Amino acid sequence: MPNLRIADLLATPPLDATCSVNGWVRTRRDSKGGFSFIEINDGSCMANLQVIADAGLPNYETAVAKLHPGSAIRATGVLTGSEGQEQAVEMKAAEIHVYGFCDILSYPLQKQRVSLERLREAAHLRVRTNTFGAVARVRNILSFATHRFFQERQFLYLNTPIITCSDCEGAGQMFRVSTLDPDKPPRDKQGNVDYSQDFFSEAASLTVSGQLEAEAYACGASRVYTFGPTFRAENSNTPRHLAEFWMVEPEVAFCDLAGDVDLAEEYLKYLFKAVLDECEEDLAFFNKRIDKTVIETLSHIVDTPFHRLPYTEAIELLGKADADFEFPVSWGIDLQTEHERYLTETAFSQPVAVTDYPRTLKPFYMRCNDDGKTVAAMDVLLPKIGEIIGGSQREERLDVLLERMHELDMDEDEYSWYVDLRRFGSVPHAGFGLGFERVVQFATGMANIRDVIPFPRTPHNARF
RNA sequence: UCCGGCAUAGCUCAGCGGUAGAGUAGGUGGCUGUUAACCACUUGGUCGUUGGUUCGAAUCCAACUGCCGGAGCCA
Repeated sequence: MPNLRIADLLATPPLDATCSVNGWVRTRRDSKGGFSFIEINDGSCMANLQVIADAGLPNYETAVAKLHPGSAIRATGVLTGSEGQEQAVEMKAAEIHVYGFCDILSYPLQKQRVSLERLREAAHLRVRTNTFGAVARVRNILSFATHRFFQERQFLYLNTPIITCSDCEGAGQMFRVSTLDPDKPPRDKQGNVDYSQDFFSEAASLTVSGQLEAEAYACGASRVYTFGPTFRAENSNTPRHLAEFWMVEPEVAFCDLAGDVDLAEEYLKYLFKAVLDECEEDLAFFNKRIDKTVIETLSHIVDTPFHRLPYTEAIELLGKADADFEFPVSWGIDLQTEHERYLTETAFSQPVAVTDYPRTLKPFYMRCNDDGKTVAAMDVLLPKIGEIIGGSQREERLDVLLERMHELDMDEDEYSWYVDLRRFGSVPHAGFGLGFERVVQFATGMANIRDVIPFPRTPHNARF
């Protein structure tokens, strides 16, 4: 007798066949007509399976009547058409096996609505709710679509190190990795902590980006991408930031900035199309309960070309804008949230790729443009959540790169291996980084990034 | 980190100086191919923590902790 996933069972119901279904009870409604309705969910899809448990079952009084939301059971029986209006098929149970009861008084998930904030405190159980089950499935589809997109284009999947001694200049505060005694670390003659005695013989941290290593592999394997965890010790307390998040970073040799923007656009559209095509039921739920515009927004993005806009033109446009900005606009400023939202929501209502930022705003590795003032950078901005992709063409000219590093007073020795890439067969190359959770946020309409990663890490919170 | 708000029953919230409330969940009984089931009764709380003001504090004040919204930093 087959064990069936509820998703498969509902997709092609094997009517009048006997089968088993495992899952967790969502609700039980008793009928004194001599049976109970039990709805079970196994996480395979949004829908529950309604199981009819007759009072004649040998364990009806001892077990079935004590089932509450959260209990884990196996129901075995015959699938039939349902007499009720809310579901097409249901199971007439011949046997209900209880794997584990659930004490409803202490169970955090209630039958009535539980707030997203409360569910964050029960992150180990929240996947059992409609919302978080759907988020988990959409996230899974987006992960798989990411690999499919790059694999179909002959990109090499690259695993870059989590522990690193280089800091990808300017990407953010880093978490220190050390085995030294935190209470009394060894000191050098100046009184500073002596990391030469540490595990790696130098100060090590969790990575803030795999980009530099990805560049190394791109300069040999031609097209690579990373997809892994990234760590930022910034004290950022917003619905768009995590201390630990997942980043997708493609890096392409023989590619310029225009090719980089094209790749970003193609990739984002591929992701959103995958969700629209493969998560219909979950998306309908988000569209109804979370954000009534999410399907429309995703469809619009899939069908609309991204707007490409050089920074200098963006500044001119914002300067002429009929809007009351808190931060005044002038050439050289970094775009603020309000400016980004104006561009994506008011000026264009479509994704905008802003290119060629002032060099003073951007890190050392971005390629200097001929105007001497800007670099070949690009940020892809989406309505509502802002920057989702940041990328650039990399500086492949040895002399220009070194000059830039000196300008920023960087330690050349520390980056010698990175500079080597410009010594030994340097090529034009470009890449970008995409915040994976922000894509999940955008695709689901979830307002808080803490609700699109199973166990969020944020300032003051590394529970679970 | 800055600005603002919030913290009361398992959950969602009301009460805003004078003995702690509702809905819902749980329990008991009734009724029913039900589906946010329904009807009656009922269990359940040191009002986030610490200090202060007051005859008296859930209520006013301060600090702390956590959460939420906005901003900065960024993906």
